Amino acid sequence: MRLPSHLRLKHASDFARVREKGASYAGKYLVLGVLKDENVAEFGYGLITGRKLGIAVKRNRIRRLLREIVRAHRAEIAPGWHFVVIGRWRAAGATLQDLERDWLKLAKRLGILIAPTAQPAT
RNA sequence: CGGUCCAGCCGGAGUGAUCGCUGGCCUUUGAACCGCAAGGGGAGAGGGCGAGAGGAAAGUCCGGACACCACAAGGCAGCAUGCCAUGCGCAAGCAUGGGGGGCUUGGUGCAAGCCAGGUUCACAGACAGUGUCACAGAAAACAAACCGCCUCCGCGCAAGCGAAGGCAAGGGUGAAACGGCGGAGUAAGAGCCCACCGCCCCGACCGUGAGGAAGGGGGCACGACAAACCUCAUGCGGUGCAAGACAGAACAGGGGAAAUGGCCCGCCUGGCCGCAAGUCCCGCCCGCAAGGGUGGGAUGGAUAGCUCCGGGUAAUAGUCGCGCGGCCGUCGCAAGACGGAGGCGGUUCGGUCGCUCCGAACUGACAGAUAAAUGAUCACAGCAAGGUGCCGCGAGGCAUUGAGACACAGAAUCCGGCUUAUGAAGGCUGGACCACCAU
RNA sequence: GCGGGUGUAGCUCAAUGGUAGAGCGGGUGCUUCCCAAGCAUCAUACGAGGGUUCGAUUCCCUUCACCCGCU
Repeated sequence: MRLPSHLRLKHASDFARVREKGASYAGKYLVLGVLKDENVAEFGYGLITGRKLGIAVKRNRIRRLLREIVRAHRAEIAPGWHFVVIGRWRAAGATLQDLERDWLKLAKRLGILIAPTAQPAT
């Protein structure tokens, strides 16, 4: 499963629109903000890793892990959504599994997955 | 001889497979759009090949390249640097060696001190000037005398008190007290005198130089701080890739200010040497007073500013504010550096420097993102805290096991330095220690 | 990326190189039948490390943290 760069949100206006008009929910490590937008064919994602997460190396690592999570679940994400993933300060010491579990919980709760509440997992 | 540990410096983090990310080249396909058509066009997608973070990429503490702005020249102000030699460098700075000072260890000496080793130093100048040196203490920078010491006189039986004079040895304070130890000398003392040492001045001679120094003179007067102001020498125009260039989009191609004037030139080298503040002096008024008001004079007049005036600039323009809109794309941006030869320009006519052209060879290098590319998973290996066993007199070592953990840290115009961070293995230097042997 | 600034008590701020203060807050005691107010008293700090100096919050260097501005 690939993850081309044209799916990324790149303009401050996109982030501002999700922030002001969309819904959001906070987990332990992440905050997920979403906005329905029927004009996009697939979806658009943005990542925010602020200074609270630490030095540049740590911020880069968190961003790469988050991108890997989005890539792994690309097929499950319903089309027509803009969403922004924001790392909270606790994410600085988290593993990929921690972040993935947190992200799935938030994504189900906000309903951007294809089969939101069908399978109760294991 | 055998073996450990510590510190500093260098070093710069294993291999493979699968999936994924960002550029480059090749290739296949090919949307919008133009065209009657042929065709043009190339967004996007697939495949292949190859490349893809550092020694500090970090902090932004210095310097340079480069870009724009300003600019006659010089001075002032401001900032930076500061022992010497050599080498490298455009510079900042770095390396090696040397000189001098501080601290410390050892030797020597009664001591003061001297010598040697180690270590460290932002190490120009305190005989240009100004300033500071709290507390304590008699006295803190030029001399002086608190407790004291001594002589003589007076009073007193005496202890002692008072007056005159001499002295600076001892005590005490302090970070620092105007040479040190010993002797001679004296009423007591004193470089007053003497030996040794220190200090100051001159200094043959030695050294490229910083500087060293035989010897002579002085009886000693000369404190510290310049990372206080400052003085001397040398250097420096300002802003920074968010520099800057191009192409677009959007909004309101909007409004305000301007000749007794607007804006710019850090200040001066133009003028009246024009004002204000501040300081000092004098008069008057108010007030119990502290003080306040006012007039005149002197200083000050720059380190804030104002004014006259000088220079520059100006109407579909320019300048300075306000408001509004945008904040996207391309370039800058990564293939450039050095050396040699020829030509031209300039020159202090030697070299160097600038520009252009031609030719040849060698070396090194070859990330270029922009909400910002290096990641994920699996397997194997390595180091190692800990556990167990064994070996060794001992410091300790070896074997095995080993869940988890795997240094500091991420390019953002580029380069050079500085500083800071840093658990791999490995290497270099220095120090300490253990065991044995010999003395 | 570039440029600038600030760190003093729990909070807000002072302080010529010479013992670190003020206000609010906190603790204890007194006062009151109790509380408030008041009075007395106590504790608490120069971001960190070096250097210069007899002596550093102050001067110099390095470092850490925080804040602001610039398309």
